[in-house]
Amino acid sequence: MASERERSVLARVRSVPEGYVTTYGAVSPGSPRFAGAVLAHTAEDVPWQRVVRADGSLAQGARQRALLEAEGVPFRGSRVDLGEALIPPEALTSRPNDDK
DNA sequence: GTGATGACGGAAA
DNA sequence: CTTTCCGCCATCA
Repeated sequence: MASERERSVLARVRSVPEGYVTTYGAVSPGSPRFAGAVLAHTAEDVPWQRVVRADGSLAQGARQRALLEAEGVPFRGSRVDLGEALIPPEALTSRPNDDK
């Protein structure tokens, strides 16, 4: 029984198409740490590997990197090229705060 | 009820 | 460019 906030995070992560990534701040506005906490205990139908940090660095290191490269995510050194792979919150099914 | 922790973010040095 | 520190909000002990 996921909380409303938890569902919101998972919903956005699933809305990220293959070959693209999103940031923790984008899936959990105001509480980026919560996003990680959710993914940490939720690894079923959620492509957690497509969720990276705001600067493009990976949270799970080599493991996550392998999955992203396999999906065709462009890398810039040891970080993801957000300029090409980052999805704007507007492209997600639900936006962090579309009220404003 | 209080206190500590975290798959983070952003600013400062 | 890298490293360090503080702050954020939700969850856990």
